[in-house]
Amino acid sequence: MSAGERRKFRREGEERRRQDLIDATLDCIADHGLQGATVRAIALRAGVTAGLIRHYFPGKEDLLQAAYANVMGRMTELAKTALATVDEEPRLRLAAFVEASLVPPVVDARSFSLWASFIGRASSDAALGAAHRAGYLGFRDEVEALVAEVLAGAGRPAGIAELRRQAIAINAVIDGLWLEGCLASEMFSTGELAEIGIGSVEAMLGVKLRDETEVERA
Amino acid sequence: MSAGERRKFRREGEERRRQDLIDATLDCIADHGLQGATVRAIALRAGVTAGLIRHYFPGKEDLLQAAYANVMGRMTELAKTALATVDEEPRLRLAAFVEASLVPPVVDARSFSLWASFIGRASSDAALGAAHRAGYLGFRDEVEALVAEVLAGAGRPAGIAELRRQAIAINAVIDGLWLEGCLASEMFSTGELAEIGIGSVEAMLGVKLRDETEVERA
DNA sequence: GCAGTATTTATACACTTGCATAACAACGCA
DNA sequence: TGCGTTGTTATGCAAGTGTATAAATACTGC
Repeated sequence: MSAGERRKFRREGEERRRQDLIDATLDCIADHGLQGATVRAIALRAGVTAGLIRHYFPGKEDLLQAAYANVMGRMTELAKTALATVDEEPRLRLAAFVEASLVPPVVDARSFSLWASFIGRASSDAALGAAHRAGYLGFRDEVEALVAEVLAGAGRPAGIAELRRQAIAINAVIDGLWLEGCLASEMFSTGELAEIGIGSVEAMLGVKLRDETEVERA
Repeated sequence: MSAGERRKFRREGEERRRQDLIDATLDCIADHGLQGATVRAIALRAGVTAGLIRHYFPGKEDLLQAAYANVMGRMTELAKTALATVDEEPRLRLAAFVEASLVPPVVDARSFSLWASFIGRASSDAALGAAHRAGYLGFRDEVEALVAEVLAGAGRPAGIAELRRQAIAINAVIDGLWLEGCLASEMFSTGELAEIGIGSVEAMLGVKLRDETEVERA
């Protein structure tokens, strides 16, 4: 076998390559955690050689940060889309928001694996921590605004403190159900989590979010 | 400086050493994630040299598993103690359970860091995943039993499906609030999370858990 | 005190890691 | 077509990884 065979390759656009590398990084992390995200493993998955990574990113650290930003971006984007699609009553928009957060692809083992890997490091890494907090607060503010509209629409507007409290609680239910769904998806039937989520929010707010005809009582 | 100085050491009991190594491992993980848990870093923290680890554990993997079991053990132990201390009305016991889950030391950055580090790997590691699921189900069953008692005590016993649903939802609020508290403890005043948690559970169940005099309305 | 044991240290080894550098070749443009 | 640019590969290196092994020393029983 002639050893001097040099690998064939194609030149891809810069944006494309960067995204490919980021995707490969996320694949590695989802499969084997941050430990599995070595430059060589990433390069292998991206179909390039390790050295190329440093041509697009100053160092592995920067690639990881870019990957994290990518994940956060997709998640918030998903949530925003869910909010934007329904432009009707606040009640329905809140319900849609809750539901969107509790069905695939948001509830998904891979997403969770990525989230856990990064979040575990956000505790010790200041930059990651700040990025996460920003995303979280944005999320909660969204919920709070929605809750304000819903309560106002129901004829019982709430004060600042009450709003904050409700937003925190609702956010918590969503997060908790999301967690359970990601960790043990096969324990829940399709739509069950969303159903429970919406029901819980209704109970907490004391407001029906859906039409009465849609509500089932067990 | 004479180079032939050999380090002084003391012989500790086997159990003590194993626990020291496990504690050191958890410290490393809490501080810098699984990546920071190298045999040398662990040994340094435990005040021994790296080789000793392999005298007590067949390999690093086994040490990590032992460490994980240790964490899980402490957590469930904490929860059980919280339940055992209050032996009064179901309502009060549920309230105590919720509160115990939402104040230190359960709500704690270190605990969370450990949880996140291990859980991230539980997705890909079958053994870790099974261990986690067992712990989670035990937790949820506990909640479900408590809810059953509370509802029965309130004069409106619930069916299997309703109980399951409530347990899932309540568990979710607790988890979600726990998450928020661990990730951004400084955003919440003392006891605020517990307050919100208990209030949410009350709303979801439609049952007051505490005496009316303790309830504050915002 | 003294010998025996096994805990603990020290050292070494093979391997992986991220990173640096030079050679190469694919593509754009004349 | 041919040439320069630079995206890409290939190779190498120093530091760090888990593990294996031998030497040393603290403790136990006499």
